[in-house]
Amino acid sequence: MRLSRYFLPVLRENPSEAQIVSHRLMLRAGMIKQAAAGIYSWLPLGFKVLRKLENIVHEEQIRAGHIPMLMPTLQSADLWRESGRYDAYGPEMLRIRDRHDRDMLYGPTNEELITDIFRTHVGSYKDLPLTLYHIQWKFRDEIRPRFGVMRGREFLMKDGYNFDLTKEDALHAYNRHLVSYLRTYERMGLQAIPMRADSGPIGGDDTHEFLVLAETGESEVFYDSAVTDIRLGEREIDYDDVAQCRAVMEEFTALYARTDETHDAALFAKIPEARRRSARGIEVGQIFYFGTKYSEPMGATVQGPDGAQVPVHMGSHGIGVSRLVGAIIEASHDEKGIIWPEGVTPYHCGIVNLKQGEDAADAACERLYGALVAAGLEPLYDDRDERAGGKFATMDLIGLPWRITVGPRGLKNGVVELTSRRTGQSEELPPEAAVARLVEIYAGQPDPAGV
RNA sequence: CGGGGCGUGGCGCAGUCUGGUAGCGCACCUGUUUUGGGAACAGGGGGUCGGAGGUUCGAAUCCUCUCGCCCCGACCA
Repeated sequence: MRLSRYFLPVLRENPSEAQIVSHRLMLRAGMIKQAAAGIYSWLPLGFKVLRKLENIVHEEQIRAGHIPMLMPTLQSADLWRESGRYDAYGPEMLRIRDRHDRDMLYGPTNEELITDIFRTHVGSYKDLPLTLYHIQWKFRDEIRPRFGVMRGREFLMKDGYNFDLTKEDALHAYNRHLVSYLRTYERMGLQAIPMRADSGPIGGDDTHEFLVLAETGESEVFYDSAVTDIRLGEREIDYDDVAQCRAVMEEFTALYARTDETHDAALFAKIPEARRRSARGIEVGQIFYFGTKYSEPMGATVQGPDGAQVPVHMGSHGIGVSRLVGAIIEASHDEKGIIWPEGVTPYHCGIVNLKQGEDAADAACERLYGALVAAGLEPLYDDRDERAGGKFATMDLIGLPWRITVGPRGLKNGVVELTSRRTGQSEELPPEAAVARLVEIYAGQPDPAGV
């Protein structure tokens, strides 16, 4: 993309409404514009990151054997009356009436809808196990939205639902989700720690929240510092391997890590003092096993091998996709702006032409641009007739992890400059070598393909 | 919802107390000179002051109502 043809309305000054860094930077980098309290338009740069996260989630869910679909944002109140949650959910649920005076709602979650789909079409144990998920906009009418997309009213969320014949099968689904979530967050350059959590309005027995440590997090968390040393890394996962998934789950949840809701001071005190940590965290996902809580009242049963109708065991799992954009920025920025992890960056690198309009510099940039595109990378070329300082400041603000600087001085020696946004380290090298380096860097960060 | 605050050009703000018909910085447009970390000078475009009603010869400024947004709290992915 050439910046002169793009739409990137960056702000030089901080909008007064933004209090926390991710909100400020998203506004300044031209990623979002507020449409109403807690509701945002996603401008091109923000949309690109959002789509990338969405696609990573899709890839990892499909890898785990889960099946993508799409349910509507608006739902009928009838299903919610059936599950008993129409009254239980409270004013957070946005209720709407249509022209025929029917009670509707903008879905805050989808257990009812999915259960209805399931009971209509699934009747046999032979159809199990089944895990369906979708990525869709949700609405929760927060009393007080704040922190930009981190705590908006409208938010994009992946939510999935597993249906299993037995509790053991459902617990494997739980573990499978835990592992797939770990992979998902690691690909996004985040460390999200699974913590024993409270089940809240969803209800259920087993539940873990995934928290990204950040000073601006809304939850207080307590953990054994050793948990932050555990990584999934490159290990091979077989999602059908019950023992392996359980082993990974146990590895990641054995050490003490809890939010304030479930914090147990006595247990916490047993951790060696040097490893006891309390901090703040941003919740970016949660998984539940809730047994037959919905299947029973809503009649989601299958016929077992013995001919008996049995309610299915279910779980649900969510990832706050739009919130993750903010969470990543909270975890990765400096005073100049955002620093995107390679796995989620909207463009792989920036090209800064220091002498726009000069034939040699223009031609070198065009060649470089072409070579990067040919190599399968997406560069953002700042071809505006701006001064160097302005171009650098924009690049720093929007946070592309790599920048290639092209100027007459370097070109005289046949080199360009490759700079890491994270470290600030620069290296002078021939253009072809810079392209080769970037190809190498991104070889370990394949672009997500989407559904 | 309780408490506090704010709505003046795209962004940040002054002007409101003490009514006289809108101003500054950034951004934007034109020109000249500049050009390796947010240039300088000159010229220029854009707002009727969140909305409605009222008081007044006259309202961004005063009064009433209303809408929106932000902060603290309870609530929450």
